[in-house]
Amino acid sequence: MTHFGKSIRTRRERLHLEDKRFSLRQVAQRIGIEPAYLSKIERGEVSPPSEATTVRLAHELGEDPDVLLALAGKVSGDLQNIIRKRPKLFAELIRQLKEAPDHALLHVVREVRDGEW
Amino acid sequence: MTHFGKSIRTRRERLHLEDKRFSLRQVAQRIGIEPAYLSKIERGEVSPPSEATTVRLAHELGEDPDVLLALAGKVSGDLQNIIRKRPKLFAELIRQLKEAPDHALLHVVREVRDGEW
DNA sequence: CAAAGTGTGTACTAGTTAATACACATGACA
DNA sequence: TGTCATGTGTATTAACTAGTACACACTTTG
Repeated sequence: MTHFGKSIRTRRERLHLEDKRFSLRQVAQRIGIEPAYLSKIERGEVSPPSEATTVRLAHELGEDPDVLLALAGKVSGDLQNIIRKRPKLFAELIRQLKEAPDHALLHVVREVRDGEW
Repeated sequence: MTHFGKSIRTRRERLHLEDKRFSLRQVAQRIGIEPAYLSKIERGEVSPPSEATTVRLAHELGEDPDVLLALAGKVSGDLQNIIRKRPKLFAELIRQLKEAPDHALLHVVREVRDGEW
């Protein structure tokens, strides 16, 4: 679908230039999947892997898990759990923030972090 | 898992008292699934149905789709799409709001609705 | 009483997810 | 030169998702 595979291949190859431990095979072994599978993932021959595997891959490559999950077309399960506990409030909030510019989101984030309610 | 089935059975039976069009069979037909399947859903014999079916059921029973999806252990795809477009910002915001009390969430919702940033 | 409507038990299934296992050709390297 | 590591092609799979199809027994209802 998107360029999930391309993105991690690029990232891995960059790391590989400076550190031979970032060969496809070695990365695959460290995150616990078959090399052939990682190869297919990177070339987009198969759909992105499960959430758990994507997160391990993100850590391995020093990427933000939420960003990589987004590229994989997913939303992290723990965020979903938070939403599921108060679906009306979160649904309304998120839909309202759909069109808001980034700086507005940041503003809200900061307000919540600093604010006392 | 949760009481998804119980919840919709209760809801449907209440509606059925006043309107015979809310028999299991007729509801199943209107939302486009087999009666036997709805029966199993209501008794929790199978896991909750797909998002699309859950949403049709919510509309049929006059329930909030987001709430029913939450009971089904899911988060609506359109909310996920919004999050996926700006994963870092939304992930941080949602995790920060995890522990916030309801009135704080409402406060933010209102601020975003009324405010100009 | 017959016809229609009700809920449910049993059996089955096409499609998807998330992978594994093995073989192979190529390149590095000591 | 041999051996080791590398990336990839092909074949296969167990578990899960999201249902359908049909038969059955019971209850209204006309």
